[in-house]
Amino acid sequence: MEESQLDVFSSDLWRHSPSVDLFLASASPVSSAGTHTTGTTTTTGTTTHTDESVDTQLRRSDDTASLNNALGENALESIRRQRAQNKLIHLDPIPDFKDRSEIKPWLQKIFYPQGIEIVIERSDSAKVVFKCKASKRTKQSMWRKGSAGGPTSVNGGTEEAETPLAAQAVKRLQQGKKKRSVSPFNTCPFRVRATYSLKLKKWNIVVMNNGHSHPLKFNPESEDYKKFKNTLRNEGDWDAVRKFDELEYRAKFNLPTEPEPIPCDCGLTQEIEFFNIVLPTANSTLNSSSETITKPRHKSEISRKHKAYKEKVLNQTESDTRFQQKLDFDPDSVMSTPNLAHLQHQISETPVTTQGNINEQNLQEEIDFNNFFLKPTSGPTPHIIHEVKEDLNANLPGHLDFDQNLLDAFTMPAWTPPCEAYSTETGQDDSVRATSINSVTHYNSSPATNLLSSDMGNIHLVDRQSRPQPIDNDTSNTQSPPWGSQHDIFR
Amino acid sequence: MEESQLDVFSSDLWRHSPSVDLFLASASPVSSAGTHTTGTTTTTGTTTHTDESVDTQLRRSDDTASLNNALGENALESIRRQRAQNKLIHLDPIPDFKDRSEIKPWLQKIFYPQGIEIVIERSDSAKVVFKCKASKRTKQSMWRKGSAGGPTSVNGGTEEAETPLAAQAVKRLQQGKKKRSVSPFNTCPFRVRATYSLKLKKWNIVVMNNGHSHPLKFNPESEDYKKFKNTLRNEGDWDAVRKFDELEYRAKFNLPTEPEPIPCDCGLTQEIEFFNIVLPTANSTLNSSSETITKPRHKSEISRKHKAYKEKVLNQTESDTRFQQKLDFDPDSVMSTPNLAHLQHQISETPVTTQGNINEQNLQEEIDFNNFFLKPTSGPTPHIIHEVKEDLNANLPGHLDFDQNLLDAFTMPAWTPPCEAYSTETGQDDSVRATSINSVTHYNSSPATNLLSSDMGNIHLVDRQSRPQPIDNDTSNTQSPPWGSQHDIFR
DNA sequence: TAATGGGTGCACT
DNA sequence: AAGTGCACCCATT
Ligand SMILES: [Zn+2]
Ligand SMILES: [Zn+2]
Repeated sequence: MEESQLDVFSSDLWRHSPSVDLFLASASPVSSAGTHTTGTTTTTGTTTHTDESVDTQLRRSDDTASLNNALGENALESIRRQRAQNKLIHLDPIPDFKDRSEIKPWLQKIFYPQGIEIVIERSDSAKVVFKCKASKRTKQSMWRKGSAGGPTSVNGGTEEAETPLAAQAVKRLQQGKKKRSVSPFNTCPFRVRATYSLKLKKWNIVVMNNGHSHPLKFNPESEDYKKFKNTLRNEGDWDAVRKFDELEYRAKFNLPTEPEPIPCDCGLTQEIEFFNIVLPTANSTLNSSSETITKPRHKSEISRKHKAYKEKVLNQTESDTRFQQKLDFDPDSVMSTPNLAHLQHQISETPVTTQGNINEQNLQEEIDFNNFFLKPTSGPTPHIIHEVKEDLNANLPGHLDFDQNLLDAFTMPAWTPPCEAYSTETGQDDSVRATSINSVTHYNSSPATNLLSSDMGNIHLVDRQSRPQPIDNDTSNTQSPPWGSQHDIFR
Repeated sequence: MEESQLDVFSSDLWRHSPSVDLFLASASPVSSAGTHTTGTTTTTGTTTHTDESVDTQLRRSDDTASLNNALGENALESIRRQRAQNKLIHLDPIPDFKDRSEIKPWLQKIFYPQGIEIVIERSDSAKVVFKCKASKRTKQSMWRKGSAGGPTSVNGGTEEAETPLAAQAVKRLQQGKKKRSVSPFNTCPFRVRATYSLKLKKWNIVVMNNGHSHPLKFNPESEDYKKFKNTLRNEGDWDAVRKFDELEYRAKFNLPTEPEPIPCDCGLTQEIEFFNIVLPTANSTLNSSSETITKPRHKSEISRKHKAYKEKVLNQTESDTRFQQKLDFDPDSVMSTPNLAHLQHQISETPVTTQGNINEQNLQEEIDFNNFFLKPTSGPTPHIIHEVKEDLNANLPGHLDFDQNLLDAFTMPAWTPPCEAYSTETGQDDSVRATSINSVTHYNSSPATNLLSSDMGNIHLVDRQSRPQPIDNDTSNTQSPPWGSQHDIFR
């Protein structure tokens, strides 16, 4: 409702605002925002926060909430430290989710401040896959020039989510040939994958393709965000509520809200499985796909089946009715730490870099490109690192107050202009510059070029290798050219 | 459960059975089937059927059920009379659906006997769009040669749903470029669109693209079918139950079950909106898309929003608990006609060929190709016909017994070999022969060729016309070639 | 609940 | 032929 309103509004003025990133936020007043001043939360150490503005409220930050916030901080740090988009970021100390419905809110705490609105792409009892919410492009965005400016979109974007040119090409390719329709603005490779390990009876969360094909933008007007915030309130997670209040405030006044971008991490990326293939060039068919992480090659054994989720939990983010319940359940206690000890234990008993499906991590590889560049294209000997929190964490103060740190994460960006050396190497169109932590991804650095080259190549290349048997289909000689090579990256 | 079992079973034996169409059915015994003999239902006119085998059962064919069956018969007749796949078939006298959940079961009664398993593609308070259920391809189907033979699929197919070659090409194209993933076996253009007219306070149903990219097969083992049949029982629609019992019986014993195919209806098809464009040839980029009906240009006004569906009706096809309720509600009466009069009135007050969103129909055009061929490519003067029941219907006996007619529709197929003249004209691969009522669709007659030509063309063509503004995208010179033309058929 | 990837029905937006 | 959020599936290893 106000969303569409906002769409129109912002899309009209978008072009005229130099600081477009925060325009939407400033155009729409936020309830509690403005009552806080930046950095008012003074809680540190073990002191419970006695923020004056919160006193009158019914406060109850669960121990769980506190811990979750702490874990969120760690997760955020892990993500920030990541260099290449196609590395896997294993979020290790994570809350002991009792139900899969608890995962999304936790992730939202992490990703909303980064300007990323996540939605569930797929879920079942053993897995939840998150992706960026599809942007709602406006009519204007459809007709925009290739670069600069931007329409209004829900998620990442207050700018076109993709270069319309490239987007259109994608769209066309898709439409020309049947498919479950997807808007061209919905091609972001970013994924967060939560999987439940039966063995460990524990959830694992991995961030994949930590790069975006669209600008990131924190949009407090989003319906999902409002739901999320309500959820926080219903859970009595006042730390988080306050933090997001401040975030809204900052967004409203155009203050920087995003985590500090890492200087220049662009460069050639390559998956370990494809090192035996010629490194992609701009016109290589491997180009667009080699940038994103794909399915691991080997897996362990399997079987299946859980039970109906339907009868289990009601959508947590929608039940405003639970507000009362929650409050009644644990009214005042601000800092009690009953479960905390238990959760703490669980966390500490999992080694820092190894845990859970570390195997998957190794298979997918995380490549340190600083090393990689030293030995350029020299065979399959990439330096493999584990991104999973090396120095951070360590500090797990008994309870809350991690929100301060978490907030700091996106509070003071020491912005460094992104290096474009490599992006121009593979692509000549930098109109879409990912404003994510890792600046430009090659996947998007040259969307149109990549699209065209790889798409046309796919017609032949992929067909060939995915169907090894000779194509003796009567007269339909849809030849797969002799230069076919392998890249079964997708799917 | 038994589905997967069946998959394996039938896919193994598929090739060895000459009468593959019915193999699945004969491999799986059906409960009540076999007790009926073909054509036992002797009810005609106003006589209520006193079929001996039904006497012991709890019989209650609602007046509603009876009427619905009658309407189903009419609908079937309309569909059978349709000649071209890309014509719109307006199903006119249809039940006065009180809820959109009533539509699917009614359509299932019509389409299951044709070997078509429908699923909802999209729905809201004002519209329900049905499509063919995606076939479940087996591993074998993935690696099959281009023609003949077939894996096991849920829906239409006990044969490959599409030429794997073409399917793979589609898949690849899609995968190369992100999209909501769709298996290559899920490309059937067949659609049934139900829309609710606020003005008339009535649902309208239109069959679009009445042709299939896969063989049609009635599969009584399908889970959906079982649900459907349970729904029939729950509603006390014993006429339908009996009819489908017989259908299962016929399928089981390899008796013909499909409606008589229409001799040879293949040929060039074209939408009225594109007559000012050169008719597509095999290598035309317009080719693949011009075959299917697309979104109507103008709609009659439809405002929207009923109310939340969620709280409204529970999935009708799943609620076995309603069995009791229903029976208690209207236990024995076989032929009472309380609502019938009302419904009858409603129907008769709507002219035969015009009704509801006839506008949409006219815009989309229904082309009589017999006429069309007489004046070959001569401009935009196609003969427009209204397929909607011309002679049939007329008879709306106060109640039931239409099941006999409905059954007859698929009982005695006078099969005529499909003409391939035109299909070979545009495509050299006839490995995919739609066994639908209308034989081959051009869309699928030469899948691979179409795919390649149109797709590669799309890269340029579509981009150009969908974004009229000059492409001044900085360095990304993803040129759209000068031969770009228009076909914004999709979207 | 093996682990882990993907397809798809279908209502919400 | 709305696009898509989400869960119920199934597939492969
Ligand atoms: Zn993204
Ligand atoms: Zn079909």
